Amino acid sequence: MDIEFTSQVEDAERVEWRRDQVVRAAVERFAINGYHGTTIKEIAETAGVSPGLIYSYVKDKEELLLLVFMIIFKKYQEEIPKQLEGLHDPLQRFCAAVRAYCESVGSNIGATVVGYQESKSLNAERRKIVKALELETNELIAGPVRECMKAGYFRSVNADLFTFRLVLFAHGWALKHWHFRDIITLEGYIEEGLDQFLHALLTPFGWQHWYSLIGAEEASRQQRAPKRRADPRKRK
Amino acid sequence: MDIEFTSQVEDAERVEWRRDQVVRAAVERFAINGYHGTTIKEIAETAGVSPGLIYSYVKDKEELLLLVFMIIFKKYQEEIPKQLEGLHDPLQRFCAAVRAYCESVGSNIGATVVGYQESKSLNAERRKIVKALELETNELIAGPVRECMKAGYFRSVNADLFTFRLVLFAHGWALKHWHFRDIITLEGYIEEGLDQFLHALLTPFGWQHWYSLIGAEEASRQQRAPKRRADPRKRK
DNA sequence: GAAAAATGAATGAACATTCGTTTAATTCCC
DNA sequence: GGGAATTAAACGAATGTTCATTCATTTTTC
Repeated sequence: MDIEFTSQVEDAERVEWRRDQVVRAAVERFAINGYHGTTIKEIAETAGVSPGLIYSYVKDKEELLLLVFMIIFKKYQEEIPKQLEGLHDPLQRFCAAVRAYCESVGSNIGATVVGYQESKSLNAERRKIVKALELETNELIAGPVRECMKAGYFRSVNADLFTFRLVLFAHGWALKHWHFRDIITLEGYIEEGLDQFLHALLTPFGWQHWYSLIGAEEASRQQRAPKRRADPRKRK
Repeated sequence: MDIEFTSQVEDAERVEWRRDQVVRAAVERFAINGYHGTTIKEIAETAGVSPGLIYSYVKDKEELLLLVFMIIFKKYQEEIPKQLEGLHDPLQRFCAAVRAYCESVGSNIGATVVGYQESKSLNAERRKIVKALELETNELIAGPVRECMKAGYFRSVNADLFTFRLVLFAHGWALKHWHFRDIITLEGYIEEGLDQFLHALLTPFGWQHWYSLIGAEEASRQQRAPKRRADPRKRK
């Protein structure tokens, strides 16, 4: 899904970095005081520009917020497929997708939190855009989940609901970052979560397959999950 | 934790129902357009009173928001202990606590969503109050979780983190209600979630205990129970 | 008929947005 | 190459609107 933004400035390259500069500042402020608690003047100061300049690159304040949403979704859409590249095993794809989603959240904590808290601040049309992007992104996770069920690795549960729980788990890192950053790393958070999700769904057959993956990898690293591209054997 | 609110009106009983009336209207509006997207005038209209009246019962708009938070926490603090009453078995207490938490969310969807989205709209001091209440409430869940670990029913994981996941799961019902109300009931949501959480944590000993509970209860009602136990092999 | 409640028009502060002006960059001409 | 002319960007003070809040007045209660 592509959305168009118009700008008073012609030079495409300039538009891009100015927008980036301004949106970055906006995220920074929004994350602290929320959308409504932040003035354009503050954003301008943070970005080191004048308030007027912002309106050369963005239609209104709300569009700035929409751009924050776009950042997050773009990251998902890029990172998850990239991490799945070359992986054919459903179980590996599942793990990789969840990790990629969480890592994306982890590198955009401010934006994720803003996204959670400010969807009501968008007008109806823009909310619709965001909702569509959200569902589109969910599919990146739901795909591997369904593959795992089809292969018999996961017992059969409501895939939509389960996907939603995975997504919420990922967002959780951002939502409670203030609480957890002191007691656990993102890696730890991911692996503990994955471990629990796997325990929740793996069938005996799934476990068998899982151990074959682990074994194939490296017994030395008898972690809970295979790190990256592990077993190249194709199943199916 | 008790917070006091002062009012220009003396009669305590009247104060209570007026506040209730106004806060109810506030939740209704906040849930649609958010805190900042809602005017006092709208709230007054929804409640069927004048804008001025609101200020006889509430210091300012923000206090109205704080009252919304109080509603949610009060519900948790009342419902969860009530549902745990008389239960001594850790596993039963765990399930009951999770169910009670979810049910509380279910009967206050609007307020829960508002709580999630508007914490940034409170000033620092009020945010602190809310944060404290949140941790206090989490303990109602964390308690049974720790009991289950101590009893050997749950394998040992980070209890704080796990509690947080349970809480997030409960909030999830409110956060994505628009999406899930059509495809699943709250009961279904709770039981599917519980089932997965149990699979994730129960030890072989825990499963044994679980089946003894189920058996002792009524075999007829076994859909709540997982069909198959997970692989008992210890990992890690 | 006093006191308590409730009203809603008036007030004033906050803030998004505009736009006339300034500054910088680029082009053109000799 | 340099200086004038043109165009593009950026600035930031001024504008107008939107509310939260107040309070003089009216209505209700006892």
